[in-house]
Amino acid sequence: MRLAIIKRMDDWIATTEEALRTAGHRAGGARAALIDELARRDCCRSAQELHAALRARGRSVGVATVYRVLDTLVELGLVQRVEIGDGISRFEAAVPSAHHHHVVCDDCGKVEAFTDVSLERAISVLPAQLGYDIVAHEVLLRGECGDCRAA
Amino acid sequence: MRLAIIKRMDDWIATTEEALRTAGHRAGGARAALIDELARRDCCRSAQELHAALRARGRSVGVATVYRVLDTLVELGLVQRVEIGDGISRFEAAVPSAHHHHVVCDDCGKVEAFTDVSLERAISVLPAQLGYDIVAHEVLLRGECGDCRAA
DNA sequence: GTCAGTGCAAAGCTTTTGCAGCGCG
DNA sequence: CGCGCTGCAAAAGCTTTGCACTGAC
Repeated sequence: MRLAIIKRMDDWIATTEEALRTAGHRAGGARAALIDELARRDCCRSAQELHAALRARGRSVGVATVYRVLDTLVELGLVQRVEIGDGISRFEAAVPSAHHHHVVCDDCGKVEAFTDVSLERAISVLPAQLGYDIVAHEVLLRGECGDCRAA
Repeated sequence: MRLAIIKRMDDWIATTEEALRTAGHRAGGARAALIDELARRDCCRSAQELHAALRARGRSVGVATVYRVLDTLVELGLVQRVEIGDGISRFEAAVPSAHHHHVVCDDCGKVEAFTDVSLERAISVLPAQLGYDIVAHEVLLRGECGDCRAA
């Protein structure tokens, strides 16, 4: 399974760089480093966290560049922006086969991912009903996790 | 129908003030004004918008108070915080009978509300599966609205 | 009379913008 | 060799905090 994930993220990196090229963007070291960083993360991270992670890895990138690159990737649908309600935007690679949603614990702040087929099915019929051309959707649950409830 | 809405919001105001009293909070003019303002709005508004609306109505309230009151109401589950992806928190009265979700147009920024029974049903089974005690949930769709698509 | 509620101003954070210089194509 | 990508620093919001004062109970 670990191999499958690695393969999946390599594909995402390739797809992403291809899409950027097609959209008329030039290659750049800072952007490549950020894309690589995004591919290493399993779940959403804030711009500041990504910036710090790159710095820790010895590949310092300007904060402005982190925001600019994330903006571009979100616009192209290659990265998903996630807001869990604390006023900070988080970002994660938009890998169709790894599509998921998030549940936040109000007590400890933990964020976990989950998937549900019925939920996706219910969402899939909404665009037609609303008359919108939906390109992304996000479901957020908040409550108390099992650990906090036990404590 | 208009009457039903007014009745519903009056109920929400009463429920809210009662809940605050029970939670040990004292009454206050600024808070009452903000609660009234929230009851007048049909959909989510930012703290700044609420602050400006109160000012426009001649009932000036400090910005800090707006944020503090909203925080309290969200914690008590009387107000729902909504994040549509622009980094600004929006707030709306949490009226169970008016429960809904939001769809945002990436082009014109328009925000619309919608409800869907199948969606709610799919969400209702998630808490048991996740082991969380879910107290709130939020669904956000983004895409292009009919008007923008036609243009 | 006590202490929560409130307003103002200052501070804190995340995010954006301006600008000069490097480097891809 | 032009123009986009980057970094740094400054600016721009949104939101929070500190503090003194008012007003509810």
